[in-house]
Amino acid sequence: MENKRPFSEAIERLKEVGLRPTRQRLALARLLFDGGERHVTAEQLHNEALGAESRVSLATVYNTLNQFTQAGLLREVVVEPGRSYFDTNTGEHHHFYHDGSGELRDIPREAIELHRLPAPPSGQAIRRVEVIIRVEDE
Amino acid sequence: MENKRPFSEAIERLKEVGLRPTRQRLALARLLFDGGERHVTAEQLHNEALGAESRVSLATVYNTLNQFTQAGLLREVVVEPGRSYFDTNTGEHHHFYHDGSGELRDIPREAIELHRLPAPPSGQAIRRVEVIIRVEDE
DNA sequence: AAATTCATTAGAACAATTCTAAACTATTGA
DNA sequence: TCAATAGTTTAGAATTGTTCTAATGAATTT
Repeated sequence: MENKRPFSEAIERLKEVGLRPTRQRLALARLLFDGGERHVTAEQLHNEALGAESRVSLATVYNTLNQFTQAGLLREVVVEPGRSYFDTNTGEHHHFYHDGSGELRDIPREAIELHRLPAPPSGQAIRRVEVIIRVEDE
Repeated sequence: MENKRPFSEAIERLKEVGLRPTRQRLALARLLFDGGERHVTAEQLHNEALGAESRVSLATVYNTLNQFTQAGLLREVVVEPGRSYFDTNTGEHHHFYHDGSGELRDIPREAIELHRLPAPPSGQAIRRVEVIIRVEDE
């Protein structure tokens, strides 16, 4: 079978970016990367980790999320002060954000056509274009 | 002369939205609205207020900025965790953001053409579309 | 296997933001 | 006009989100 066990897959991803597969990192990596795309806050992930097997401090969750982000395994999305999400989808794409519930939802890159982007101030280059569509209940 | 003194203008704007022109609010309103468009953090505005005449606590600066935002006098722009700006330009427009320096720069609405916006999840309506172009030094 | 070096963890510290009780201002009734 | 009352505003204290750093643990060299 080509199908790798999730466990080994998480290890693989960590090794690829040069992060040692420690107990804590591995537990978080499995929660994040096994089973589809996710948007999580540090707090949420921490609770999940506690709910499962692993004794991990919230600080370690933050550290790990930041390392993963820096390594390109995650992308951080800031939607309001004191609420940032980590998105397992690292490709170019956009988001719906619902203020009331805090729900964040992906929009594929092709779903929005951006024309006529303005040139950045001289000496600067565009790193990424982020669109957030803020929605509310009708 | 048609030209109102900045002082009365700030009072006017406060009255229009039903906020009493208290000493603190007035001082902050003048700093914000006299003389062109601005992007400020709460911290920055607090320092400016201290530098001028007014004894205002940082908490009051936050309260006031939130009230102004709710009243439609300001718009909040969140660019990274722990860094949100208040923008005196409340019309629809977009932003360049430079990570290194924290500089935020307006992009007029017409400078970006957005085609084919996806429909929001049913039961929800689009409240605002925000584009942030993240730039870095070349 | 012991010693040394480098990486990782999480408690403690810090910073941004909000909450609430106290202070102030306006309004009402005498 | 002046108290009494009701409503509003303010800012110190508390809370929450995030980062820092000293202690711990793992890997490597001899």
